[in-house]
Amino acid sequence: MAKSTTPGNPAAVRQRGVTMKDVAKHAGVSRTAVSFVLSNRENASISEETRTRINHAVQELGYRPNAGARALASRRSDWYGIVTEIVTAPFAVDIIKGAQDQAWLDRRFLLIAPSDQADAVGPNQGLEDAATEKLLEQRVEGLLYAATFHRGVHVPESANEVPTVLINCFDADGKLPSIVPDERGGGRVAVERLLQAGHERIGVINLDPVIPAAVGRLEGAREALAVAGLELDPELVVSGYATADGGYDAACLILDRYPPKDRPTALFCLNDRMAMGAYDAIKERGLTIPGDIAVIGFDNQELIAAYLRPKLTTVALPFEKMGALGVQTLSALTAGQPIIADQQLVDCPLLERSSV
Amino acid sequence: MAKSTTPGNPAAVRQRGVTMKDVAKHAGVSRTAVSFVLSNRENASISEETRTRINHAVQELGYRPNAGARALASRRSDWYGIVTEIVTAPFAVDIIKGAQDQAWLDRRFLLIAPSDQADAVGPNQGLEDAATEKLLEQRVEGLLYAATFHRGVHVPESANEVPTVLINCFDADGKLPSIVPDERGGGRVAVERLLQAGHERIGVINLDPVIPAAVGRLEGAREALAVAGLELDPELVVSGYATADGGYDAACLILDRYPPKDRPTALFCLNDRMAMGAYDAIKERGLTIPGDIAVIGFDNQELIAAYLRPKLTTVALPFEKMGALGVQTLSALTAGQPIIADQQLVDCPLLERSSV
DNA sequence: CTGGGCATGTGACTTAGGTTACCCGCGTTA
DNA sequence: TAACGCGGGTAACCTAAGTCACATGCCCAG
Repeated sequence: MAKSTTPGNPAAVRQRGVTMKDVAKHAGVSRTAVSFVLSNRENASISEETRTRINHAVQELGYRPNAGARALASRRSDWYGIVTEIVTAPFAVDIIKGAQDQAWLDRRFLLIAPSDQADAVGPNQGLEDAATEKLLEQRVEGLLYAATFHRGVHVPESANEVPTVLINCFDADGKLPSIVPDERGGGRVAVERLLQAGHERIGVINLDPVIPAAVGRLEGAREALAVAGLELDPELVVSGYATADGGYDAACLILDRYPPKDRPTALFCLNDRMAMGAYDAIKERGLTIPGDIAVIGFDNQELIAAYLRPKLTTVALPFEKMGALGVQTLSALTAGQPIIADQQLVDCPLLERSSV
Repeated sequence: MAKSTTPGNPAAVRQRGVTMKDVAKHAGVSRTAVSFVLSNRENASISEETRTRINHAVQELGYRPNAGARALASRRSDWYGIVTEIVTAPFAVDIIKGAQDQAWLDRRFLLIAPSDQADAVGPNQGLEDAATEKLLEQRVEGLLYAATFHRGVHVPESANEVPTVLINCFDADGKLPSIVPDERGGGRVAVERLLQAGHERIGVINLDPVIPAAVGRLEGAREALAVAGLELDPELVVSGYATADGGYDAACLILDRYPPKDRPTALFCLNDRMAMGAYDAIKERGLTIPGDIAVIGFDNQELIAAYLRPKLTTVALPFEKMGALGVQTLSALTAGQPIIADQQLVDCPLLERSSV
């Protein structure tokens, strides 16, 4: 008697791996014919009858193509690799979602490799390199690099071997195409919204002033003010740590610096965490949002923005869209098509809630 | 003249794919020898000199093994697949992190497939099936299913073809091993902490009472009280929507129901979002945290817990650990080892911050 | 001087499937 | 009547590896 590890389990009866050979035998044709039918070759001439016989055999045997073997023989893996620190930082996980959805549409698989470093520059570049190396071993057809916050990065050299696109970051050496948020546009719409609500004296709670996000958003704010014939009062711009505490401290500074009549009537917080702190500072002083002070944030961190009371009006970072666009750009590159621009800006839309 | 797409780029000179054959030729040995050296076979007898010659050739040619071909020939893919809605719900992204880190340690690759459904039960099971199918085509050696919240799920049939482990969920049919948080233990430590701080009259802001999280956490709370000779007052348990607003409403109810002296001195919120709402209700009434009312949460949603003011003491869901344990369990299963238990409970540790 | 053993490798076969060149029989056409 | 085309299909080779049985060559013992 033959041994059976799982008697009575029909899945165990079916051999470990049903191959094309088995299907061919079952259908009484050559393996080549099966291959032609399954890969739906246009110039192959197989009669309708044989075709259905083969398809039946596929069904009956529960044949499942072996993606690895297929990739080997066809020299196309249908895989893209994405290297990201996002796995460690849930903040921008939407990039992955966007990329994966788009990849799924393009019938491609996304291989996600973790990069444990916040910064790809510097001596400890080993980890990205390992991730990139691993991905190339899998013969990915293209590479994506995604960062948790908008900045310049250095990408391992071996990335040059396949088409590569950067998401939410840009190549410090200026060679690779990238997808980044339109920070300036975001800053503009935020301040436009405040102006539209009648606020002319606007305090800004700024991030570290050198990072691209701060530079762009502030520039946008200035543009919006300029259109209204106003200028940004440098005294009303306070930088702080990019945390709730930082926002609290900065808000206190701004709010306490002036007598009530000179006090700004709106705060533009350059991220939602700082807005969270600003809320506390405002409430502590017995002021209401948006009655006494309107607040607008940036980033649209769902957990914060949607749950603050009142809900925070903020500008969203288009992570999902950037992810999708990254894959689209990569598809174009791997297909040999020219890409539109080296750096693509993606809109940061205003999310109207209740704090303005 | 030969055309060159990227003239002057040394990477372009190197042929598209360096294979073992090239390495062998370069080193003046057979392909077999190269294979033996690279796969570090113990029983292979290759002289030290040949070995270094081969390694040199590998370096010089920049040889990179083709993972697909290797998998095909060796019949081992070194891949695990994970099906998860997490890509769409950043909440529990740490499961992926834990799993991926562990997979990396085990020298395995994690293939992440998206499942767009909140619930694997029901007629629309197509998506998980597609994801599972795709993963099996890649010949993953094992499957993981991860859910965003602790619950029972149905897994597609084909998952039975390879070892499978469920993370943060359990098999509604009771056949597959699973890794879930020890909700009861978490509820216990939360209430123990409150008791230790001298609180005896504790309000509970409950979730939907039928979900496993609510059942377990409440049970744990009762246990802790019982040890102290106390009982849970049913009047002090209020269920609400699992949002900040729900928490606010529930907290208002509890706080306003009693005169100040009978009012509970502590609130156990069964998730952090509700705790966020409770904070507002408490502050609105001019009460202080933790002075007048202590608050303890559950879930440790970083963005909330670490940024609330005062920072929220809460019980953490051990996502990362569950992910790692899932992979460990899968490794054991694929190696044919017996597993410890069908359902493994993972501790939910208390995270001491400033709200108690 | 012959055979056994050991150290070093190697040819040939496998894995699962893609691809090309060609075969066979039959009807058309120059 | 030979050549050609065409529908229908197949043998044989290719992809990039792993693996096993066997082939050298050399030393030493019998």
